Amino acid sequence: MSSLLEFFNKMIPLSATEVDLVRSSFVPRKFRKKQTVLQEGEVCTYFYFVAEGCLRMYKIDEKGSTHVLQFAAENQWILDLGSFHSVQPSELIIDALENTVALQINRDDLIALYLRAPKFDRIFRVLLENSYVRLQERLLQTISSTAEARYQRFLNGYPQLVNRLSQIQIASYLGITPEFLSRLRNRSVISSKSKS
Amino acid sequence: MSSLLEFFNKMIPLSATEVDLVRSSFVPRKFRKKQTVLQEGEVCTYFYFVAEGCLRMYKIDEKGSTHVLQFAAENQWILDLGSFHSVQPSELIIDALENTVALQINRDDLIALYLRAPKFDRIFRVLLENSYVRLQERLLQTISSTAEARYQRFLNGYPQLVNRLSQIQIASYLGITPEFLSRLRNRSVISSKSKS
DNA sequence: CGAAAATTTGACATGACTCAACTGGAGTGG
DNA sequence: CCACTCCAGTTGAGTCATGTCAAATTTTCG
Repeated sequence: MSSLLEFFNKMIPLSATEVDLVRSSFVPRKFRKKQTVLQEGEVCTYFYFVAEGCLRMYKIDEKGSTHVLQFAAENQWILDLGSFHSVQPSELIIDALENTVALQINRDDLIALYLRAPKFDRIFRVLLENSYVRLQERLLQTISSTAEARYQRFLNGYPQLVNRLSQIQIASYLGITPEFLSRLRNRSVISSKSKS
Repeated sequence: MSSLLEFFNKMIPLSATEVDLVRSSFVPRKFRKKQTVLQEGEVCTYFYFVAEGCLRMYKIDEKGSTHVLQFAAENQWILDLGSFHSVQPSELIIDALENTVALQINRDDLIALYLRAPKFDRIFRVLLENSYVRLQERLLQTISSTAEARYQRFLNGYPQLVNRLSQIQIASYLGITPEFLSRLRNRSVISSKSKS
């Protein structure tokens, strides 16, 4: 719970009452590696803050390929926002890549939180602004750069995550096949060898 | 100004005071077709609501190709959110595809608006939530579908816009070349002819 | 009308995918 | 501790989707 309070406090300092509200609204929950957090077709009922471990959110298309929209490691948020707000079945899946501890809040409690402490309207607005900016950058990258550039950027942007993810995960985040990612890696190894 | 008030009222009804605040905070501004709204390297100082016409936001890459992140026609918002909030130079360009009337608010006035009427924290949070969901859907499409599927989806999703945009604009929104879009269109015409 | 821009078309190049085979751990059960 | 399986990763050959460049054609608009 402390990492969540720290997260909020870094954005906008909370009063004692607000700290208590957070403590009573969020519930810790454990997921084992490979466990499903949100199933396809289910409404996304919770907003999750990852305290430990790593979750991913992805879609499986008609052909059976998976496409990762987001990884969430420590101190990151994850949910299907569309499903959560519209209370409609999700097309996405969330599951655990590692044993994970998340803090969850459901929709009603979040709405109650907004009513009791409007500061959270602002906190979640700012949170969303930051996520929006990152998502927009990723989209721009995706439509404007080659797979190799996107991979390099991923390495630089998330160096800690890289060691924790298999190449299959990274490939499906970048929107390429694992085979092709393998070739990309080979290329860069060769080119950096030839430089030295 | 009325379309903006209508937009807010549809989300959350405003009090008379709040209506006055909106009237005094937003300033109408006209842009001629092709006029630049935000130049590369400039800080994005304003949040724009398009009342009439159409704006686009895009990036020009090293090779000189343009990549459209967003079109904004009537009743849509547009700005470089990252630049606006961090008060850093933008890498993006906003310009007018048609003669346009926008209502703009600058950062200080927006912050003042949030302070005077916290309802706007919520309004902009909800606005952002909707934009986030659409952006995420677009990213998913982009990493998971073929150019043809993305084009068909664009046609269905924005039927009114399609007639107002050149294929060059649509292609750079979809992340493909105009030449390839032309071939895609040809293909579908032929296949729909053969069906009839 | 005439110039500039948008669109189309052709020939060719390349990035990325597919499928199948192979390699090398990392568990797992005996 | 071994034998076995299973999955991630690699590699090769062939294919498909999309890009590039240049030229021809059509449309737009001053």
